[in-house]
Amino acid sequence: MIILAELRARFASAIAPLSTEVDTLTRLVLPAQNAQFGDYQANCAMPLAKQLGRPPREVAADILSRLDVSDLCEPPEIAGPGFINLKLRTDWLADRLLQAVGNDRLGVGRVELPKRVILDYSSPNVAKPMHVGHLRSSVIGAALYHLLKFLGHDVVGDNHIGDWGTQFGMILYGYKHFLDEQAYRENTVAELSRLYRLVNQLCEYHQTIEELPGLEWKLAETEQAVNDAEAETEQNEKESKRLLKKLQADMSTLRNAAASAEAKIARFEADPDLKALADAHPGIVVDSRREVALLHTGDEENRRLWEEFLPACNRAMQDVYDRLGVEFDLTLGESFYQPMLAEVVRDLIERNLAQESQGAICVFIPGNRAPFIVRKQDGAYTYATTDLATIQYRARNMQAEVLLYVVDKRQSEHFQLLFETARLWGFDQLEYQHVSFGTVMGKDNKPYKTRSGDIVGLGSLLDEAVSRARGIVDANDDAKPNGPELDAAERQRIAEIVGLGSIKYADLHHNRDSDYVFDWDKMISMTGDTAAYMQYAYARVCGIFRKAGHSRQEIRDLPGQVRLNHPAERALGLQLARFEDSLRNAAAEYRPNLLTNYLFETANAFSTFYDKCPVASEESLDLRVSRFKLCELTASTMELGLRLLGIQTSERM
RNA sequence: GCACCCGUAGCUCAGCUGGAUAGAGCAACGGACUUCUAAUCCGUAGGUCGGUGGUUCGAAUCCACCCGGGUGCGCCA
Repeated sequence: MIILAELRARFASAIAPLSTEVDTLTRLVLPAQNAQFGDYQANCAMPLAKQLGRPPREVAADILSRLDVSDLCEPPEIAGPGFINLKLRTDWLADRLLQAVGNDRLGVGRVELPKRVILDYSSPNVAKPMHVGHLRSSVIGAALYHLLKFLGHDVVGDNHIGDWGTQFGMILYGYKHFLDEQAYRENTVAELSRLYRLVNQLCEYHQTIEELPGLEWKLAETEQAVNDAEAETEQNEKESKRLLKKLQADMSTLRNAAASAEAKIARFEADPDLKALADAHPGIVVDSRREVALLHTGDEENRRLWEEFLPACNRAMQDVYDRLGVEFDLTLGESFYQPMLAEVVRDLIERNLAQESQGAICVFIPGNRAPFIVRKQDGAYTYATTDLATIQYRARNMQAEVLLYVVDKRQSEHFQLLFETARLWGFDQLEYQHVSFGTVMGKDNKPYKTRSGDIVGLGSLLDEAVSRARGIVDANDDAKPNGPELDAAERQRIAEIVGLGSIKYADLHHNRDSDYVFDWDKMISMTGDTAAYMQYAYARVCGIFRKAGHSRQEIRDLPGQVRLNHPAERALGLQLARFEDSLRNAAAEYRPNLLTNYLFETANAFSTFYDKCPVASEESLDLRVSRFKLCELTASTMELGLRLLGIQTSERM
């Protein structure tokens, strides 16, 4: 049921005779900010009054005289400077809730205009270990996938994996020089991953050594500049102070960079075996790059190895997805688009969109200084080229209407250029959206890493979540008034659900654009706004049914009405009735946190209800049935809402 | 130098296209388990929404400037 849209429609016809900007005005019909003002409020009388040059309260009265909401609302009231406060009729609300109980979509409709949406999420680099960043893209992407699909869109989930990039150069180099054959036979992926890390480490070492002198030179230069500027600061106050500050900031950045480069080198050289390897492979950076180039130009050996590596890598990736419950309809990686790249560049040139610049082929977008490079000097294509080919493919072969990219916000400039180029290229009928998200930070407010500075692997992250959740499940079950109810296997099953749910919920409940601090203690906590809280609310509802000896289906089928006399009942009922509004809001802006907020409020409303209103022990049959039905709708709403977020529930906890 | 983002309670964060007294969770304090799981509930305290100006009936929200923090601008993806 869509309450908001219904109210807006009613207001639209009331406002139409007074203004031409009906849409803008009806959008000012909103859920009440404060329960004391009712359930909904319309703020449209004030701006309309300005347009008409009449007193706002008089305009409000005018709107009310044309407004017909008597079937769903109590008589509206005008308050303050011209707010119109609306309170839903409790009998209307109760009737709607009764219809939602037992409806398999809980009364949620489908969108009027379904769109073909290609949702691009997760997109890890094959053969590189997955980390928290991939978690965000996967979790947010999966949530949007379920949500949009549930609302009736035609959604295709596509994992645009990086299976053609630089990391394969490193792996190929590693395979040719450092392979442990036995390890490769026993656990291919682990060995490839070791090779990647090893070569990457060696490359970074050489690169750091190479960069350090330049860094130090630049630092010395900046230090000198700071000294000079300090001497001059007294004259010419404002401008030179600004300059000085800037220089000091630069200096501090350079100092940190130089220090961390030195530390990196020292750490590396502390390991004599690594140092020996590095000395034995001085050209490793260039040589790894050549291995990729060979792969790209069709070298037989490298192509064969690539084909040998890939299945194992994909299987390892799939294990993580299975565990997370993340699914895709397609996995079309970068390699899939390789055959199309030459044609893409040729076409861009033919249409005068791309031109040569310093040997590279670039698209220059007016208003953007940075060129969008589609072919490098050395003739290699870039991810820009691949992304354009992907858009072309999705538009032509997949009938895409909406393209969503769930990708780190640091790539926003890339997407801006990409979308602009695609539009100029002729794909201007599509809707493009970079569904960006912020960085996962550690407690030190820097990107989340282990203490030694390594990226945290996804597998160990999930293991830790489950083991922490197990502690909570054990503690709770042990503390039950009538003794423990769960055996070890059941506890473990619940710990998986709570642990994985917690990690996903923590991610989803932040505004996706914000960076957020990864904090185990908050995520898997006994209290507060966590997955566990919602899962617990769900388990408590199920407990009521179980103890009363009713199945969910029996409760749906019970003859009877929904009553909302107690404030806690009405608050819960209103909250449940807003489910579809919340789904639509979340989908409209691709913001799962709007749905987590809703579910938290729902769990909250239920917990209050649970505290104040006996269900199974309620003496009045009429009331007991009503409360059973409210409980059933709560359970279904929580279950479905969480499921759309990719979070599971358990009937017992 | 260019571009983008952020600054809200002690901490972590919400705040939808400008709306009434700025909200949650944690932490603090005080209450509530003989009654459906206290992973809960009820209450108290805590904020010049970074600063200054402007736009207007009305600004955390829009605009300008300033202060402070971050990120991107590598022919890496």
